[in-house]
Amino acid sequence: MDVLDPRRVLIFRAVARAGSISAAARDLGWTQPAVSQHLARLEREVGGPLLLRGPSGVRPTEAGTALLRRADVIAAELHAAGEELADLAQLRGGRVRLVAFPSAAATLVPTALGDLARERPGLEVGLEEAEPPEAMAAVLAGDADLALVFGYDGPPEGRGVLEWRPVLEEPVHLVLPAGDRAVAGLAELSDAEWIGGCVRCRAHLVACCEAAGFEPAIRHVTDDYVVVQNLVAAGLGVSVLPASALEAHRAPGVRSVELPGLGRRRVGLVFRPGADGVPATAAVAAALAAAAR
Amino acid sequence: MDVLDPRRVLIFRAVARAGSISAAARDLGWTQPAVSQHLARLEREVGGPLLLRGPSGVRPTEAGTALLRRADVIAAELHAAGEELADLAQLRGGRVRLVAFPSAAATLVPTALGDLARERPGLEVGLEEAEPPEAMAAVLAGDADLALVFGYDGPPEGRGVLEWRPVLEEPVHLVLPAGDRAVAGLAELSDAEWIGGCVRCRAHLVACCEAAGFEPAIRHVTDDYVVVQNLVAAGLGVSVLPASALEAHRAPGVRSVELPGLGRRRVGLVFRPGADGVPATAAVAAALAAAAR
DNA sequence: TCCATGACCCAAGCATCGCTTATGGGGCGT
DNA sequence: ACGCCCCATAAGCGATGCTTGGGTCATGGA
Repeated sequence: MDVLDPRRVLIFRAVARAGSISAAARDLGWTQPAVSQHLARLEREVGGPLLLRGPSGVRPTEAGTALLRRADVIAAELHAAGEELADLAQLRGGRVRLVAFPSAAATLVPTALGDLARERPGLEVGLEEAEPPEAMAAVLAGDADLALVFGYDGPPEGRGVLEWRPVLEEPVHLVLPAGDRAVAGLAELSDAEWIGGCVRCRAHLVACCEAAGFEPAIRHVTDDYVVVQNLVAAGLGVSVLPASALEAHRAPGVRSVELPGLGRRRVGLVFRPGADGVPATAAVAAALAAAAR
Repeated sequence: MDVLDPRRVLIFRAVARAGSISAAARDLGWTQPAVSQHLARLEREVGGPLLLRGPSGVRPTEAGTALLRRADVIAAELHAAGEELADLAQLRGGRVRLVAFPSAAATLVPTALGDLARERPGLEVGLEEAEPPEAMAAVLAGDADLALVFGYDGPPEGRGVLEWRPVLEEPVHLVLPAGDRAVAGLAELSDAEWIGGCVRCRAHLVACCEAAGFEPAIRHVTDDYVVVQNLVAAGLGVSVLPASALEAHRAPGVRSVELPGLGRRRVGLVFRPGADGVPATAAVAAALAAAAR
């Protein structure tokens, strides 16, 4: 005997509880011989009878009562698992670990999670802030389920295998003090002093300026878009910010202008392949996509 | 979805524990697609992925870890059930409730149970004394597994369905004071005073005497064969006793003679149909049969 | 760069498992 | 004595489920 077939154990339980093979067969929607055969086979594997057949039903032997106790546990556990999984599938429960870059965490994420909390009270979403590379690493390592990241030219190239789902694409604006003269092209600012953002943002700024024929003089560096705007308003330099950062906060004393030469920023989600099949993760992704438009 | 198929749950567990579908397939002695198909079907029933497939194996989702916990309980319970039933099948455990009539309980049963306790230390046998009708009723009611009973002409007729297994057949002896004259037939004792045993024994005595042409005068009644012999030795009457009662105890001052007219007593076991398939019960039955010869 | 390896999935074939139908025995009630 | 309700067995056939033989993708070494 290899090991007990759990299906037969449950069939045995149905018989023991129903009190007769025929009654169990009716309960199971089968015919009587089907149940009888399963039982006979189980008893052969076990090495002795589990039920004594009487004229009016069956009565468990000592082995039968022992097995019945175990079978009850198994059935209960199986039922509980079904409930638990149904809860997860129907979004009555579940936990999603979301990582997002700071400006998204300030704008897009709160509205999305607000909607979600209202519609799916059982769903827990844990938010952590991180820049795209760290965010993707967290997903890859299994420390997060979903990462909201951005890239300036196409999706951010990730080591390893992660799926990408675009959420939002936006222009990058030039940010100037409110009183400055009109600017038509990036080249006009070759002598300006610049305020740089995060590492990748600075790299993009440098690339755009080089395409326009100069190397920008970066004096100040901050990845906080409120600080950027305040520095610009104070006349300490010019900068670039994606449209959503300007929507989230607009300091008095700054002016923004969309320049094609600054390219566009693509925001999207990355996750482990197949994770979009997980209901909870899919729901969070959908809520973020909905909040983006 | 009806309910989770426990087999698939265990297959899922094998995969989660092995860390990859292929490894689980090797463990199970199957090919990889077989396991893959089971898993896919389980996930379809569950309504979402349980494992995220990566390039080097799988990693459980939230639903997967939830199911894994349940699956571990199920597997443990199944394994424990297997052990438990194997113990019962191989007589390392088990309990048998035996009912026996008094004179057997005094002779045959102790030797049988002694042998059994030596050979099968795990086997517990509970003994209770009862006259055949009560003993059979106990078996029928499920209060006992095995009854050692006797009948004077064939097996005792039992209401209900019980199986009969003969154990021993013995002559019934006439019991006389040691000094009495020789007796060749029952009819010579038509004027004697009689000592009667249990209800059924008295009925048998009366039937035998009637066949010999007289009705016995029963003066004393006891179902204790030691008391019977002492009364006979004291000259207070004559009696009949089965051979085994005389083997168990022989009072000085009594003489016994085998008379064909007294018939024979049949000792045997009764049990619920199929109960002889239960290893523990069969072992007790076998030990009793062995002790009888 | 290219191949070898190991993971997984998909499609198709076929054997086996397992359910059904059909039949028969046995006990119990009317 | 008949009918009903237990159960077991045998035979047949359909569906489940395992295998074989493809193919994709990512990783690691030559």
